[in-house]
Amino acid sequence: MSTVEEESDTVTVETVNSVTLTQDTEGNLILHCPQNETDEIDSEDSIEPPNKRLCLSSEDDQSIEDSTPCISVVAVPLSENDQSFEVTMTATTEVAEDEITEGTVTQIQILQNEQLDDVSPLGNEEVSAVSQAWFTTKEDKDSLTNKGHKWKQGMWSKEEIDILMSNIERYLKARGIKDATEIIFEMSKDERKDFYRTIAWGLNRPLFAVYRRVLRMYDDRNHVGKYTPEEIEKLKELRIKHGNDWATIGAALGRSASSVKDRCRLMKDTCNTGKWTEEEEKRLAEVVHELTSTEPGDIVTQGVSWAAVAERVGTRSEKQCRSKWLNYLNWKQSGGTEWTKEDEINLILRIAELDVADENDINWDLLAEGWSSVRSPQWLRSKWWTIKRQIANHKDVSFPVLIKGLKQLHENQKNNPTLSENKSGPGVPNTNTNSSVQHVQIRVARLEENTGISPSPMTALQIPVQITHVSSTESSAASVDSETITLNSGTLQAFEILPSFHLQPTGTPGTYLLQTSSSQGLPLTLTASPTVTLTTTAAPASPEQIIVHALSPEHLLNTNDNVTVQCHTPSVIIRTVATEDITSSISQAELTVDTDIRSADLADPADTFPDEIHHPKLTSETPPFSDACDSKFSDQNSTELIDSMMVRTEEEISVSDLKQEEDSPSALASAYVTEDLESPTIEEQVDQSTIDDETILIVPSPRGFIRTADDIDNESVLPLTTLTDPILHHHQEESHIIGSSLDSPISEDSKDVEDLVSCH
DNA sequence: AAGTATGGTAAGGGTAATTGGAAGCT
DNA sequence: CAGCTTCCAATTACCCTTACCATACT
Repeated sequence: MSTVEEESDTVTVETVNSVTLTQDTEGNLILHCPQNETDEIDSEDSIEPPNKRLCLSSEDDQSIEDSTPCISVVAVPLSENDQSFEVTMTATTEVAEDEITEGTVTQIQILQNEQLDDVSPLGNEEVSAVSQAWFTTKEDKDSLTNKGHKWKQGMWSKEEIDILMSNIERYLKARGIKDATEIIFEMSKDERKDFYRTIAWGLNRPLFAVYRRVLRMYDDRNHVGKYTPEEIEKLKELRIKHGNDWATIGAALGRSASSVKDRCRLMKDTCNTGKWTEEEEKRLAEVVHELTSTEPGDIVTQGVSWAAVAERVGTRSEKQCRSKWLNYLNWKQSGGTEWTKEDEINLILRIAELDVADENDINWDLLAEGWSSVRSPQWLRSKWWTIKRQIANHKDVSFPVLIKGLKQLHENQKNNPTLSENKSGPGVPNTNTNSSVQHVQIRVARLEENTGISPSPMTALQIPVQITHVSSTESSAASVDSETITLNSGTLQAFEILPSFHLQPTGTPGTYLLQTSSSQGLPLTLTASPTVTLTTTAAPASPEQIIVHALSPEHLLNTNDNVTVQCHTPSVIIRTVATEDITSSISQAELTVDTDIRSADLADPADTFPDEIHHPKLTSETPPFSDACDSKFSDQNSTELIDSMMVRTEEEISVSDLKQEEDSPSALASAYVTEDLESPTIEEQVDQSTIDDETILIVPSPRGFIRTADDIDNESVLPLTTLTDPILHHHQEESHIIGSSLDSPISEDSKDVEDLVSCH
């Protein structure tokens, strides 16, 4: 941004719609966006709430920092040396006292160059400085982190992969390329210029991390699976012949370089297998203590060079040494006690107390500290995994919901220990009142004030939306037309939400896909006026899909019940409440639309509300659909197809549940947790909301909902197209399962599901 | 020629899920 | 004792970071 003079204290660059760009002494661009048009811009005003300041780092033109979660900015460098840039900003400020006005949403477009790239991000998606350079060193990371940049590392979350896949898809579409592998493996560096930078949009990971992830995803020599004895033999030969030239060895074996490298690590000729002898254990302990300068009895869980240890132990590989030490020997040596059922409950409670929104935020070291029956932080974490699997759909529910589910589960176990003896197949939808596509209409109510108690900058727009059923759903033979739900703005004063939705069950009980016509763009577009546009800031799993969680589907069958839709994106939160009685109606029935975008630190809705757990026996589960089926499940499809899919998915549920019971004997029953947002009073919500910066307020809508008699417009609903992790494509060619599509392709569960729901 | 950006590799710490042996139960 | 279930140590395919190197570009 060298267009701005660096010396000046504050320079107004441009003002659009009462938003001012200024630059401070450090060269950072500060963006001020007052709440409404009447506000005077005063960059010197220190009272200016921080949420209205947007810092565009001037370190380089690509470094844009969004200092507040409620403002999203994209700065698109149009060419290497071009100082011009486009800023598209969507700012959601506090909801006005009485109503949502145009002033609450502001879009800025500073367009200094006409050459807009086709594949510019979603209009207002965050571009993290982190994702736009090839940082590799710890210093890079520390430096950026210190400047307030988010730097994500560790395992990629589903959300991140979704964003990545969506970015890739957009890139491909924009360039008319069919297959990403063309770019990745065939194009020259020059030809694929900016590919990685482009697809890194919205991710807080350095380019090199994105690059590696993409290579792995699309490398069909990766994820080949278990090595056969023949392969092992050949690998040994190749190793002798080529040494550490993993690329050559990999090519000869048809495996990725890292795969053969990893496999070689596991097969030392001198390695024993099976049970450790006392002598080996003794040697391991000695070596570990020696190399870490610790005493026998000390707890050592980090800072061990396992390669060096293995070298000294002689008869075991580094992995074996590490596993033995962390999972047994250290604990044994330091006088650990046995893990009990109480410990298990304790663990759940302690994790719950941490009050973290994401599992990745758990500090296992801290949690394990001073806990004598915990063998190591790593061990505790794996223990947590086994506990987690007591919840059958643990992968599909938010972390806070999962915790509450587990707490409930264990409470129920205490109170009703006979529950586990119900072997009738908890997932079998016996009553199956919900075994069909839900027929709903979503209506948008006029937007009411919020309470005015907007406690944090995260307060975003809230638009009451009502979904009411247009028909009861006794069987799967329901007419296709009614599967499409229509949103109509009616007399809504300000906002219109997607002209059409298509609601479909997914592979996850209680979870639906909200499909929108792609012509509507990304999942949600709210338009208040030509000058005020609010769009979502990040991509969901696919541009045409929003995941919908529904609770207790039997409620949905009651036409009279109000159902709410909640959409949230980094810049939009829509939560609705029922018309008449805000304190009671939501708990009766509710539908949650959750685009599941975390990039802007939105509060998980589950944080804000009490959750419920439904034991399978008591809950009629919504039969899931495979996404593969969905893709065929156009509006014109016969009901026969639906029927057959139903049967299959019911099987899936029961199989999955029975399997779960077998696998988790400690669980009294495998449970499905449903994301259930009860309806606290406004006061309660505010209380809860004020805990964090992340705030979602409920907007009551006492005036009721707008009626629409619109017929469903099938033409506007496109077939589902799903972005699937290519890893999966390699192994689950026939099945793309929403909700679990990113799980390990070799998992048994996935295979089961694949078998059962495959539409081929 | 030096500095920088980008692409690439090896090493190794780690995770998540499966496997299989032993103990327990009927 | 057979035939299972259950438990959990061991194993392993895969993931990710870090450090470092190569090359093209500025």
